[in-house]
Amino acid sequence: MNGEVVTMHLVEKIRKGLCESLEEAVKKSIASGELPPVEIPDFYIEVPREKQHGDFAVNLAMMLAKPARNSPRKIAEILVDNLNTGTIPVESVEIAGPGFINFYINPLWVLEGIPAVLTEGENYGRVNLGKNKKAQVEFVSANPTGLLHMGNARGAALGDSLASILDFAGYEVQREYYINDAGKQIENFGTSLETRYFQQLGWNVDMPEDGYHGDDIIDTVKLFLDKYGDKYASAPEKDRRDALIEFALHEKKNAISNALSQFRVKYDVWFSEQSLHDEGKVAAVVEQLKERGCTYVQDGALWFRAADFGLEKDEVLLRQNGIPTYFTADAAYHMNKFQRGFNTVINIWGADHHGHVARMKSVISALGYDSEALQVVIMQLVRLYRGGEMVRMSKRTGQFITLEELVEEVGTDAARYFFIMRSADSHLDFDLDLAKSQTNENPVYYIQYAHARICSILRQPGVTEVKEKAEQVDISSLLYREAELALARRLVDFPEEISLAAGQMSPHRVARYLHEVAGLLHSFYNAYRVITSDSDLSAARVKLVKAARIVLQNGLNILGINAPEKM
RNA sequence: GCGCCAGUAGCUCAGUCGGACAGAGCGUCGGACUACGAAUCCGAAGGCCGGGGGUUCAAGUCCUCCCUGGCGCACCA
Repeated sequence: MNGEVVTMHLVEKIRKGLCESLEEAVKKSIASGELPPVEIPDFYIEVPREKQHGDFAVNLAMMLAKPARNSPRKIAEILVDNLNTGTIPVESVEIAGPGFINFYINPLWVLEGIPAVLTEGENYGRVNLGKNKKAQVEFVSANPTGLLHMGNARGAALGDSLASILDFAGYEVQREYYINDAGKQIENFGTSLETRYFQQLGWNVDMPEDGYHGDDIIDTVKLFLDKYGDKYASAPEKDRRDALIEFALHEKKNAISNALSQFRVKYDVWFSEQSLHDEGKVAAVVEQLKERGCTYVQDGALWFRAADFGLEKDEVLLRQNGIPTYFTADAAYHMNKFQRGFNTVINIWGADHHGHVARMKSVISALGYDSEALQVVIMQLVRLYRGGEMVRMSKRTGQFITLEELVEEVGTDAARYFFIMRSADSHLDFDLDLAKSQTNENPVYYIQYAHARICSILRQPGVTEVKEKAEQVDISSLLYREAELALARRLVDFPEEISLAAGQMSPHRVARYLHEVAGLLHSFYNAYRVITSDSDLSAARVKLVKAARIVLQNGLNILGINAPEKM
């Protein structure tokens, strides 16, 4: 939970200051007649890729070119003449290229951000983008009829990290798992369990073609036999199946929950689909849609007029036999989410469900809610590689790696990093050998090593006195070398990186950012010693690496990856 | 056929509201350990951003038409 007071961070402060100064400059220029009366366009202040283009650059003059009917460079000159940057330590301003205004800030400015890192500690990086609005992230939600696979694992890593990012960004976040414990697949599950039950009792029965063929349910049935023996063999079919289903669902849910907790994923809520049916919520959503005139009957089924909401075709709500479809239950589920007061509802879905997004949004609109409040992150599928060969994942051939096996084989840290380092909408090639390898080919250790390295420095003999001294030294008079400032520069970006990752719902941004911070730390480390004979300098550098450690720690924590003190 | 995602260095991928000379990791080649951890660092080579057309001061990014790969288009979930 984010209960801390979040202050404005350095980069944000400078951006805001420059922005206001520029707006003032436009107003002054208009007042003096140098510019015609124009509205201030929606310009932005960017950090140039090239260092030689300054610390911040502004495209305002180019955007004014057309409305002010003048050349961008001329407008830039006028603006610069009328510019007063006030308290911001601007060293120089230049007009460059097609009309950019580039700002050069005193190179030591970044050091002003370091004390905040140290005092905020584990809260450094928190921002108030969410303004305590309630957000829910629903992810994995795999059928409780089997074990979790690589695709689910990707969803778990993405969903959990995204939830942590949103929490850091100032949302009140809840993690939820939707248990599909109702409907036809559960009936099918019951039949499959019954078949395995009979087989275990030595009867000659065949598994239905569309049954659950996985070996895991054989184990489940064996557990059932341990508990109840053959007492259900002669029971009425319904009783037998119900008993098997209830037992198996409970067992599977626990297995899934355990695997996820090994993967460091913990849910706030496990939501049962069946409960929606039991409590009449599914029937209620059908009634609401009827009342709103969004339904009609055809061929004995009840349809939702999805086409009225821009979709290609309508959707069945109640089948000919009167049983609601999955879509109807899901509509009820989403309505329930909004009724629970969430302002933002995020679902992490596999690419094979993307067709469901528009349907869900349409029914949300039909029910009178804002469909924009539903955000769906679609993740592309995972391809598994082992020994340079693609491993075809299929339950039938047994080429199926479960989340538990993945954790066992490559470990949670590496697995999570590999899932998070790519954007969700890119196919993921998961190289098991690479994830396992403890070499420099493996990017996970690069970041963890940076953290361990800092810890190692802070463990050095004599560092205690340096740390005490660090309370007093003024780093801005001691740190000025390129590698020092480059590291500090990136550290003060952390809050903004959190905002961006939250806004774009992109955990991979955090992974890449941390990799960069680790790189800057390593470069600094190789260029200069932290502990030197100069105690003031040592103290200042201890402060810098401590700040780096905080950023690495917080970032890794968000991604659910350990920050080891030794490796 | 229609829709969604992807196509960027040898490989795997970033690229913010359209901005300046297109970035990283790995791999390749050449260097750096008698002081804090070499799982590291420094340097080099490597590009028709899938292709054509368009929009504009400016396009990897926006529009359009193609090509390739993945995934959808059920009274399944």
